[in-house]
Amino acid sequence: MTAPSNSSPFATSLRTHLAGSLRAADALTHVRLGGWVHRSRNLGGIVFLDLRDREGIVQVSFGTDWSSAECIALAAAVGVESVVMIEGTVVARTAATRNAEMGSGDIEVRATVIEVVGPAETPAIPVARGKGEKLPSEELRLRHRYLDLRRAELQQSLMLRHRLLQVTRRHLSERGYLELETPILTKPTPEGARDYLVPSRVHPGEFYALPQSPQIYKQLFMISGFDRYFQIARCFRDEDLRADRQPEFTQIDIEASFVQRDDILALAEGLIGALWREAGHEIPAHFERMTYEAAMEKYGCDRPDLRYGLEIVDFSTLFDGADFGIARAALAAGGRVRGIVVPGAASWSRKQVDELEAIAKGAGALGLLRVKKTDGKYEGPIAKFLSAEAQNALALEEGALALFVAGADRITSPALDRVRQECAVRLGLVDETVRRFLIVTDFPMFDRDPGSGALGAVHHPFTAPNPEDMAAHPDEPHRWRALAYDVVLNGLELGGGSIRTHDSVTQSRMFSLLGIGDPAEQERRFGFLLEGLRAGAPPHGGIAFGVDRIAMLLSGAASLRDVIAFPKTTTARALFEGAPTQVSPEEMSALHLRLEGA
RNA sequence: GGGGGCGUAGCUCAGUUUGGUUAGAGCACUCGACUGUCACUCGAGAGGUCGCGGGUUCGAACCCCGUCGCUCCCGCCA
Repeated sequence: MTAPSNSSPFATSLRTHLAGSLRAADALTHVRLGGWVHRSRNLGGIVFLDLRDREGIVQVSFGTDWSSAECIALAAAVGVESVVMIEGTVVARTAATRNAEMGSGDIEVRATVIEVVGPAETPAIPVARGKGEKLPSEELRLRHRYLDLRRAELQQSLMLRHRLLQVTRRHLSERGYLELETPILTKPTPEGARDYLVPSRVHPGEFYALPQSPQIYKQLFMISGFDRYFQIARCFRDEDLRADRQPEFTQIDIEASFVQRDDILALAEGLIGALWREAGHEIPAHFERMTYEAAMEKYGCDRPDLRYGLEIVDFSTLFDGADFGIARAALAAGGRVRGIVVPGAASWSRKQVDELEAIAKGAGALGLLRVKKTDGKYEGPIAKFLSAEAQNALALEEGALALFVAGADRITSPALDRVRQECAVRLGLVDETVRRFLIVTDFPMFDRDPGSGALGAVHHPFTAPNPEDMAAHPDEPHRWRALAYDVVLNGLELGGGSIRTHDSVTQSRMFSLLGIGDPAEQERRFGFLLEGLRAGAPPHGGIAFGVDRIAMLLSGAASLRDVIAFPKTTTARALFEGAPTQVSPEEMSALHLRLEGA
């Protein structure tokens, strides 16, 4: 028996190794271990405890040949999830008792000492699960988060998240980016999402806001000359939640000076490459690029999933002279008839295609027109409206189904996007092993509120418009493109950014176009940025990536909640801590707050 | 703000369609047996405001109304 070795970096004054890290090479080593009792098997004369820590599980055995009766009795009595410290010797297992499914399955620890240092009550939710056994409900997992977090899956996900953040820090630091912090108590911004507000005690009736992003601060860093900034930034938005949306989330926030779009995009490709590599995936050094306009035209969506085709085609000319009211009305109103051709879908039942129509209608379409080719003939409700010439132009393959939506692009695009995605799922075209990265560029600067006609910023008000567009159409800002870009993977937005406006005159004009024309109002809301821009601002731009979503993708987690240690529910509650919560009248009073109706 | 799903033992679920004796199963738990298991096995046992409130009924886990919680989606998320 050798003396306790201190070779493990996890050795402390209480233990020598992490239990889950022991391997055949450690045989004959005398070890002291601490961990949680994952499972126990009491065979009478011999007792096995599976001892778990963050590195995994090791089997600890208690037998009459090497353990005292007292020790065996203690081991037999300890409950699962209790914390024990054991001392013993690593022993190679015989061929017959080896467990190939465990990392430490070639060895076990023959224990001579056991101490129950943290006895556990019967856990409210099980940590060890049998094969095929379902997880407890989300509610219980969140309420007993400290137990849920003991599961290997969550520990692995959070450890991967740690590695991703370390890679980010190293990658960006090596390129001269400075990790600089920005305030959490900031100024409310009326644009964008609802702010989380924090009442001020010392200034009655005034409020801080939690940042929706450090946008303006990072621009001020550029104005100050730091040149390159990044931050693993927590952001807050008080909007209703989704499976992939939490009220507080983490961004890799980046800004750089004296750059143009492609400088930022090259950095983005490099960083994404480093992150995916850390998770064990080599990806292309450069990503495919597509303009917003092309993405909307071919996919009806600004973050298309390129893993499959089924691209959208403009079929308006097929219906040009056709005596077909729906198409005629759409074309007369300046719309188009667009559609997708789905190979092999002619065999889909009426009901199946009706389900697609329901999806299209749910996205705003009036209906979904259909024609298919079977036995060399065009069939379907609109076949009779297609002339022989039009049929030739459509040129369906045998067994194909064509689906059309008529109307303005703002109707047909989202409808066909949804239909396209559903068809891909049905045809099994969504290959989870394929990664298609894409950079979408040239977003429009503004969109119009359909009701009021007011302009809104597609990205944010600090994005620079394309100078060529401003010069070519000075009085038609709705035609301006923005120097904005998104990074997309398989139909999911990983991040986005833009080159910013760096002169105060243009910035002031942008505010005016967005309905903040009064100079005093501009100064009140954004004075600290405008002042900064007037003080000498370099050309600058940046990008931000969603850490939670990236960690979710790379860990294979099903929900954002599985890569966040202490997430909120879909009603923005923290079930474990119990936040939000009422506060005492005294605290309310100190903050100069009174509840409505109280 | 709107719509869908779920809520029965510590956990996962069956039972609700068509109201009817004492609400079941597996795992976990307690006790007992067992010296090579690894989801140990075997025997016995304990464990239930059927989310909550109200209503209909001779009778409600089951039907109706309301409400709470979790979840998914639409709106929303520059």
